[in-house]
Amino acid sequence: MKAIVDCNSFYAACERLFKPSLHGKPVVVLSNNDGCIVSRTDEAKALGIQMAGPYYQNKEEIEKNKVAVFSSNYHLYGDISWRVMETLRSFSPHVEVYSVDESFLDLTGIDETMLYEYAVFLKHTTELWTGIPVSIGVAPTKVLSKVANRLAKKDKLGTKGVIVLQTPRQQMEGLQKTPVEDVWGVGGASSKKLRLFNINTAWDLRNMSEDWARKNLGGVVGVRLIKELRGEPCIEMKDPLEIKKMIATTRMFGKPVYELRELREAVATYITRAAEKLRRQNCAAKTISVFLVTNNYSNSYEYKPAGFSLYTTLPFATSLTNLLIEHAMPLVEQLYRKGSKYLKAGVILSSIVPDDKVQFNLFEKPSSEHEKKN
DNA sequence: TCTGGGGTCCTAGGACCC
DNA sequence: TCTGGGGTCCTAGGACCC
Repeated sequence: MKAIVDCNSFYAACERLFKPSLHGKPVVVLSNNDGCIVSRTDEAKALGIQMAGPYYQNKEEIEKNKVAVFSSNYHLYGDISWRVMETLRSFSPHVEVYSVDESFLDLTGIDETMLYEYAVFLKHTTELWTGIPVSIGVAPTKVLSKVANRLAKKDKLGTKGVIVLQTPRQQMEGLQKTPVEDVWGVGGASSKKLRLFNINTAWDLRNMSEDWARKNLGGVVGVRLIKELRGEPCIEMKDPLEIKKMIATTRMFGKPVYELRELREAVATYITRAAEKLRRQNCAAKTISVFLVTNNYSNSYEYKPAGFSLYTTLPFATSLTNLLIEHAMPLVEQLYRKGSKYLKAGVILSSIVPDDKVQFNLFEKPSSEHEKKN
């Protein structure tokens, strides 16, 4: 059996940790440059404040209801996330950190008649040790545990924040209560298609054949999804030692940028951050891509961003900031068009290998560059 | 009218996730 | 005036090989 432990309104909960007076009050956290809302407490949700909604569209509602507003502080969230994950590791030798606020736990070996009690104990301990409220879903597969977790979150009072989908009957009832678009792995494109087939709930989807899924739901991905919904594990726990295959640092600018000099500075800063992340996992990268996003419309409702990117392959993988910047700068210069209005830039390091596997190339070849326009 | 038959590796792009 | 910032996996198709 597997559990997923998910922190409730994580960023907002982190902010609330240090402001006990905000308990029971609506809180939202804003993205970089305070552009949009990335976390809301239940009280803020109840006011109709939308997730990922632009801040300015919700501003009136926020001010009227005296919602506490925070700019995001990713260092703080990373720190608290680490504490939560360490707590979970004291419960299971196999914890897969799935995102900053979620982890899967392998519950193999736990008494199967005591799973609910175990999960409740896990929840209470985590909340006691870290101050962050969590919801827990337990089931034989990852997809089913996500279904359970969602139901636990939706009805925190009724479920006490824990749901176990163990018996066929529990699984059927859970799936029947879950709209198909809320299944982990079903996104916008698939849910539209599924609705056309009159597949409306997770239960409907579970009852489709594997052949049907292979044809209509992205091949092996669809087959895996259906099997997982039936309780047959196909998405295994990941090795916690796995390294990242791609490291990105990207930002919206606070205000539009027009000058090459500013773009160069921004990209150099992003490379510096990305190289730090790279060295933290003791790796080096061989490919650097740089992208710029423009919006050349002068009035605001013509928001039609266009992305331009270039990449270069280094003669050998490196994690040296200077070297990476040196290779990235020509890309910025080639992408730059005088007079364009830039909204965002980013860098992506890929072809990542562990430091000890770096292949040195004695005869340095000229790097190749390719341009792509979206 | 026809134009081999496999393989492997790489990349771009789509779909999805939080 | 104005809309995060990260990631993963899979597939199709092209290049190249024998």
